[in-house]
Amino acid sequence: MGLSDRQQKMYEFISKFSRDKGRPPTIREIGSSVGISSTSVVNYNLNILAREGLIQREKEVSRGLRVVGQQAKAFLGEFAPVQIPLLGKIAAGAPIPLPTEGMTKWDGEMIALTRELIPHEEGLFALQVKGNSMIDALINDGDVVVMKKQDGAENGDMCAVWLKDKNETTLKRIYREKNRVRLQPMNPTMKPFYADARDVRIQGKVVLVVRQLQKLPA
Amino acid sequence: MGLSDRQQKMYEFISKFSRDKGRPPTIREIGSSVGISSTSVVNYNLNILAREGLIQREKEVSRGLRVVGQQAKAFLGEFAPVQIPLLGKIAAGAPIPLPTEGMTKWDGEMIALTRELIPHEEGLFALQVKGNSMIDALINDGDVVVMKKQDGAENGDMCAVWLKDKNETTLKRIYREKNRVRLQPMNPTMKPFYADARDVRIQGKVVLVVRQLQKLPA
DNA sequence: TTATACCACGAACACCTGTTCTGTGTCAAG
DNA sequence: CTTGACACAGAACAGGTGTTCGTGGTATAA
Repeated sequence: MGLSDRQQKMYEFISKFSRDKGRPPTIREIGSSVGISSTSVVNYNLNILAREGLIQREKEVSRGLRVVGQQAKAFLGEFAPVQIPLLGKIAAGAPIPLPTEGMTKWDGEMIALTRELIPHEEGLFALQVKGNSMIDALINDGDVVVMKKQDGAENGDMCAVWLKDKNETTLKRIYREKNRVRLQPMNPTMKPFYADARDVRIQGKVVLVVRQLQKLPA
Repeated sequence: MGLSDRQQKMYEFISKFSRDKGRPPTIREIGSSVGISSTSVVNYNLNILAREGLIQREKEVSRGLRVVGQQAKAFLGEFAPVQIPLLGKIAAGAPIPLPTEGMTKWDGEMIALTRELIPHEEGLFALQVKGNSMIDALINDGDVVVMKKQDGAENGDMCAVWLKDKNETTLKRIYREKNRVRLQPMNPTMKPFYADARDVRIQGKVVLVVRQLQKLPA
């Protein structure tokens, strides 16, 4: 069901007004902006906009309406940041902290990222890298690594792997080759490393790396 | 001038209410939330909040107030990401595109980041790195670099510098030493590089690096 | 003590605001 | 033509809402 010209104007006005003034308009403000003298007509069309899902109304409350729908999604969906638990620090030689199975809520530190980068937070967690041991993965001291928890990996995925025999964790691109695994450093100028398939355990896939060089003043 | 306990409660309530409901509260709604029976007392304290610059008031308008100021940014910042213009690609051997002086609006691509990472967008712009030429700065093909436009730099800042004699742009930590400049690669295992102070022109300071290894499905 | 801010309370008022009701005109289906 | 749905206008009303006024308590300085 399409919107009439008037309803579209109303919707645009409500959106713009709310954005500019920081509060929704009153019925009469809407009316005078689109050239409607009667409040009942505005009310009538507002109900239609609400029925179409473009706005939400709250009964008997002044300015009790808000824009939803596509534009709201752009605001609340695309713009509402994803919160990802920052589980701790990692360093070579230490196993990385993984989210436990029954963990539903993390009351520790969180990092916020836009949905443009991370559409949803399912199975994701973040770690802050300590030390220079991951330089060959182009990851520096202080970098934050966002990972997705998973056991397996596709060829070429950048993964956190636990090397049983060496007792250390590294971040490498992973390639299965027969019964061995090729671990390719992120840095293309560096040589790959080979390991027995039974000695590598994939802990998760690296999804995003954030390096904050400057804490900007507010 | 500090805020009284009551005023702080009021401010927090206004912020939360506005965020949750999509509209500012009325004087009476504020009053009942913080336990003030008289509207005049709320009005009185609202004027103080306005005087302190924490909120803006509009006279004789229902719900005519809105949160502003630095603290408001921290509150709204959780939901309102910073939009930074993605000016283009950079590669070694090419000058990087800089924001022009008169540029007020950029209608090209933008990247969104949370205010947790970037408090405000002033003077900031982003570039996507093309090729492997910045490997020694721990920056890979496809990485997005957020920079702050500026001519000078503090010692140790990670900067984009234009080397006149070599005709190329690099990202290095910069240290002034008498009449020469030490350009230190981000990678601590690599040797620094020295240049004549007259040959280096600082284009901007690197603030943030984002590497997206996986485009996650929505 | 008095004076003066500051902070608070309650009441009253005028206007704002959403709701509802009656009425009018148009247009297509019956 | 009649009917009904739809879109609109105007008026009236009850309650919401910002503002203002008078009052009083409490601290601090003169």
